[in-house]
Amino acid sequence: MHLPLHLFVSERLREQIINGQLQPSEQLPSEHQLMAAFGVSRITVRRAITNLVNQGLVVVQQGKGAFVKEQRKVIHSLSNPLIFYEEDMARQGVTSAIQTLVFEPVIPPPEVRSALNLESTRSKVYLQKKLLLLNGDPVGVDITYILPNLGKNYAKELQTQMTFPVLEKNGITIDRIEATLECTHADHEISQYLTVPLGSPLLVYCHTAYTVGNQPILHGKAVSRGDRLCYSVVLHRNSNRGVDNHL
Amino acid sequence: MHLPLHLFVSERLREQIINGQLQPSEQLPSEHQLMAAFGVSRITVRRAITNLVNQGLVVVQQGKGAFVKEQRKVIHSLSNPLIFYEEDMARQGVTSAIQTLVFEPVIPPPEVRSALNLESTRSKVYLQKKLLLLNGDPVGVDITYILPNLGKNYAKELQTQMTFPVLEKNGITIDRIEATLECTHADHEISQYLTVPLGSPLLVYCHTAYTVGNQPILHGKAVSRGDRLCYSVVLHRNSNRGVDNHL
DNA sequence: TAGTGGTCTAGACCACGGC
DNA sequence: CCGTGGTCTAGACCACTAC
Repeated sequence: MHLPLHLFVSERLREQIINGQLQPSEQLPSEHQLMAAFGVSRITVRRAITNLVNQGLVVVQQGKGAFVKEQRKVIHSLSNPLIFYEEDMARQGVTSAIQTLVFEPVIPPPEVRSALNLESTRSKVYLQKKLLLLNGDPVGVDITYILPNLGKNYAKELQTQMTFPVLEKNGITIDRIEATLECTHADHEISQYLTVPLGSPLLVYCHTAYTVGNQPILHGKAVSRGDRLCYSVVLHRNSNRGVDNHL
Repeated sequence: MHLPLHLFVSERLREQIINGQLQPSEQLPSEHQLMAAFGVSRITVRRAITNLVNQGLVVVQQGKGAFVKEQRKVIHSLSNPLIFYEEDMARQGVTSAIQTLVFEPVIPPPEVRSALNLESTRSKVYLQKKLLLLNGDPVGVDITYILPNLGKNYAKELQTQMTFPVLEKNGITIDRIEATLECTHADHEISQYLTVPLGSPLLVYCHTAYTVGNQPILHGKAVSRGDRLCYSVVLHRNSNRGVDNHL
């Protein structure tokens, strides 16, 4: 079984990256050099580099070269999303910031309306789109729909701070969060936002938060760079048992 | 700002897929037809198709053509991983099965040793590698390390059934699971196992299970096709509070 | 046998980064 | 200015699927 040439080349380079012959942030040989080294055409070299980019091992910068990618992820704990977010990030040596792109009342799409238990198709909620920055880089986009009275009352704080701490500080207790975690590919639009190649893996965290009265108060979706973020969670036997029936 | 031709072509096709002009599992025009339709070279057409494949919108089959991809994910609930797995799948209209590839005692790598609180560098644990099949398709690979006495006692059951139900049935109670969820790219090896293109997004679920005595009994990593699986979880305020200090 | 996609080539021109 | 990667072309040959 013969490997295609482009795979042969990319696997060879991959080995060198994995075993440390090529260090993180080190520059790969130029396309011209690789053509000579492997005796293949430029298209084949470029295909090999693309393979490595698709595997998240290499980043290329026009005019500069191709470089071995640094691999370091920030852990976002789902078990204490309420208050300690900034502290969590600081502990990991990362400065976090949010940048609000949109904050306005809107008529929500149907799936949001049902998640929030809204009866009327005309009731508005606050829509907030924000960019999550870690060490200054955009690593995620968050789209949250929040009940109108909350959005109005805490508008100022919500636009500059993380959502849960703001609610918490104002005495609004979140009792339960139902969430899903999945991954997708970056489309052209989001690949621009997050400065990643088209098709890069993204983590999608979709959540609905409830107060003690089982009243949903917000529903949101966070889309983050899969190469920069990771979620952690602690699951308990007792606490999870009773809830399954609601699903 | 002019889009590159390949992006122009792939975005045009993308619109047709999103708005339903091209239905799921429908065949795209052939490369030859697209060359004529857009007046571009074959390489550019192929680059456009690659863009769509990278975005998970299209699959290609040599000798047959390119087809709009079906999008349906199975939800794996983390809040009841203990007993109801098969039932969960059945409820979603999916038949699930596991296929054990490896089941043998080994000396675990250091990170597993520390996760399982093993003192000696010589103590062995059972290593199980298994393939997760949904409707017959391989969608995930699971690698689990389990304490030796458990592996030995329940060897037969463990090789044909899901891990947690087996332990549960034998009176071993899991009190707590610490887990992380992240995503990666398929490398060449795993892209063969899961029949996905190189670089496809994969979900990685990494977990350590503890009994009531705070004793870790198994540590595992499940790598699954991001286009076929999704995790759900319910987070509770009270139950999560006390645990944060352990992290 | 005809049609599809998969690999590979040589070569032209453009765009960006840095000297 | 040069070296880097980015886009695009025309064309050859191979491999798989179907009839």
